[in-house]
Amino acid sequence: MGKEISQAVIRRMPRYYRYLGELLDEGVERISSNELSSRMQVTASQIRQDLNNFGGFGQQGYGYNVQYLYEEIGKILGLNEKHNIIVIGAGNLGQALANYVKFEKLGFVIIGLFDVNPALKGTIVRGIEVRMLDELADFVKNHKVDIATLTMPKEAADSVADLVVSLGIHAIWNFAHVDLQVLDKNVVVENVHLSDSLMQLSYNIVKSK
Amino acid sequence: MGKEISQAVIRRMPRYYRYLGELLDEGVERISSNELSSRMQVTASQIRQDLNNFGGFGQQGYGYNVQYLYEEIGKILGLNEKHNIIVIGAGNLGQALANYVKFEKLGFVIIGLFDVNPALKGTIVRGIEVRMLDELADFVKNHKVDIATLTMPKEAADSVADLVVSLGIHAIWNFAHVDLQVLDKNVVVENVHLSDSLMQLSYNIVKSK
DNA sequence: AATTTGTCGTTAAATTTTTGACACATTGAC
DNA sequence: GTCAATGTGTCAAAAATTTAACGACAAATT
Repeated sequence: MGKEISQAVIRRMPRYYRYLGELLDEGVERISSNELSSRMQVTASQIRQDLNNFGGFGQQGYGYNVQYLYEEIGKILGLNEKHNIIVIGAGNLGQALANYVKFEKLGFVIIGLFDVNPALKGTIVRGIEVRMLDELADFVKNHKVDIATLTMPKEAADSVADLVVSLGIHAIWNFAHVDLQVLDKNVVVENVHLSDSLMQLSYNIVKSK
Repeated sequence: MGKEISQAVIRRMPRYYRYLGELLDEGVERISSNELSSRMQVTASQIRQDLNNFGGFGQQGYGYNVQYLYEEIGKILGLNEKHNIIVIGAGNLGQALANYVKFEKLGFVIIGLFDVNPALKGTIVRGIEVRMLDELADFVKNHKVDIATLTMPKEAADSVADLVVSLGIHAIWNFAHVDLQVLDKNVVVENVHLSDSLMQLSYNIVKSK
């Protein structure tokens, strides 16, 4: 295994991908680290250094080929493969995520929606039927599930996390406001803590006054 | 003005706040950096250093008083004041946010919901009526609005951002998948890029294989 | 063909962030 | 009241991250 790439770098990669995509849409064929630097408001040095963690995608005197770099970053981020997602917690947030079309363009396809509330059973959200959580084991046997999204209240999150891990799902996109206690080191967890984000905003509001 | 506190520290504060809140619920009266350290999986040194950026909240030989520290961090994060929020873009995500009760416990109250789609006009979400975007100027005159949440497609985000800034709103919680071009340096922007989060997860999935 | 310009990949320096160490204030046991 | 144990605040060291510098080479120009 090569040297570990820091999370600081990883956090920046989706942003590069986004900007490269925009350049592609604009029909730009090539771009230098300097030009990209001024668009993105980061140093050119950082761009070159970040990209070089993964390989030499550019060429001296030319710059980077937009199309090629876009595809390569896509591969780095795993976007060349399709990812099947289930959402557990079919409340407002869960349904909103299920309705979010943009994810599919990136290869993330929501294939299942689960809840414990019987009142939701059978509800259809963008063609996806809400199933009861106790049907999950069966579902996982018959479908390839790559990512489990957790949008239930925090009290239930840990036990649901245990459940999905026990069913062999190795990636969790966690919206519940807790740090999941997942022991299995092969399981990757990505947190989206909206409250934390709001609090950061609030801090910056106070500070700016 | 005192020395600037790094964003790395700020990002950790909401997490401290959350853990302190849990301790409070558990009835724990005091806690040492060491004990908190093992709960939170960060070094005790970092906890002490982080907190000391804002003042000496602890006491040698005693530790930190949970209640007091909780309140102090709350103040740092601006949670002692109520923040009125409007959501622009009353689609699935906007409605999900409006329905999210937890924010109110932190002092964030959603008081308005706006869209450009006439079909949504008058829809009631948790007691909040969806208004048309052209009513926003009037609304802002009659209500104190602290934060504008942007959940519309990225194409529209920049012009809406310009609008809210022109109406005197100084904080934006941005869910649109763009980096907003806000020139006014007094305006604070906090981004929630769900796609970026998914891509980070995807990267870690590929890496872990 | 020779020269100049542009720009990457990479090494080095600067800066920031995190961790470790310890003096000393407070606590709690006896 | 004495004294070992606890545990902060702070300073210093170590590690990580970011920025700058530069050699090398491609492309453009003369």
